[in-house]
Amino acid sequence: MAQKNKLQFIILGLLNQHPLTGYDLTKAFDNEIGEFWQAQHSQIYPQLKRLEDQGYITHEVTISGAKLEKKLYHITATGAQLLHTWISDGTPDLTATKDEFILKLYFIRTSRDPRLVPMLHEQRRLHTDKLTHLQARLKTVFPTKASQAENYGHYLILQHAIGREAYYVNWLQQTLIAIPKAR
Amino acid sequence: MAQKNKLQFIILGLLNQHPLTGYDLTKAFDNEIGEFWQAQHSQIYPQLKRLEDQGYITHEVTISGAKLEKKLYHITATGAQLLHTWISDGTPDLTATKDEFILKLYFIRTSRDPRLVPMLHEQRRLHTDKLTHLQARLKTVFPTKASQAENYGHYLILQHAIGREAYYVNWLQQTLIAIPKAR
DNA sequence: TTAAAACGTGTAATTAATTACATGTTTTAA
DNA sequence: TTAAAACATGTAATTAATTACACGTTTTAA
Repeated sequence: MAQKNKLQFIILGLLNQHPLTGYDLTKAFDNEIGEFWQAQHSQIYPQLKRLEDQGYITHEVTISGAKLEKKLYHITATGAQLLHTWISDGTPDLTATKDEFILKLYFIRTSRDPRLVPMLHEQRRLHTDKLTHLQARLKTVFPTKASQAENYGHYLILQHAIGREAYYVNWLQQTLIAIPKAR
Repeated sequence: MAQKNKLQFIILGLLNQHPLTGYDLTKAFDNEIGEFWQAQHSQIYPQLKRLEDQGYITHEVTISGAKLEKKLYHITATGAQLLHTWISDGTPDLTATKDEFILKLYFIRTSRDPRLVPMLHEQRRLHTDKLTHLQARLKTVFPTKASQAENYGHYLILQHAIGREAYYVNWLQQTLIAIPKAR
């Protein structure tokens, strides 16, 4: 496989909660799932067709207003089965994080390179902003213990993302401190 | 752009240090650069051709043994310029880490899901192994202060990766502790 | 001496993902 | 009442990336 087509499982996972239209799925990527995965509608509609061809989902057409057709997709029993299998199966491939900043850093040879400190400052700003954003999300999305228990996996990954960003900011900070002053 | 074609910059960055053949570049991805970026030779050879067409690199043919031709690529002045520009330019897009385990976790709704604890254990094992591997690399690749200063960027990213994995393992550990026992 | 491993360079097929193109309906707020 | 925003669904073109196909040379170790 060229990749692993995770989009199909995301779609199954979302449809496993509620029936949704292609448009609804697209919006899900603008909202919470978009925090850690991206997909465009031009990828979603063909994937829905493939999943339906394979029998993992079905759709019913509903009319909105006078004539606007909506296709409401439902997961099938075999679809739910496939989803369960995917989650249950091992996940042995640790994602190689293709971080462009890290890549650039690789080509910085000395601590006196004048590009280094500005780069670190920019990343510190960006990751601090991201951290602030994630902390705000945690407060709005999971304000109570009950809400955390209700959607435990999502709660865990938000927590994880916050910890990751906090580490990143801290590392940038420590690295900036460690760099010897220009001579 | 569909992506950002970072491979071209990696090639330029490596050629900026020494002239290399396509085969050498391929091997670089099996070695140290492969720790955080992947590319196959089937991607590298066409990219070399494109970079040469654009005037960023040139090659000279050398004969190895009786008749085996090697193309040794060199970076040009405009290529070095392009590399410098890429590094100097801002890196505002924080990589969305597409971590399959995190994605699966999103679809785990409750802390009583029987799949949760095994998943966390597997990830703890994998990330512990990765951490151990990275720590060993740090010791072999950068045994002395001098070696760290010589390739400062690379040293920083190895350090960063170790901290990241240490955080990941710690988070998995804390999460396993926090999960209520089955009833 | 000979076979395997490593060296060395390519192309083809397939899949994934992004951007752009394309079209029409319904709702909402000025 | 009307224009903009949101709803709704697709296809086409392009680029990136992986796997597979393809071929030949040189070195090394049994």
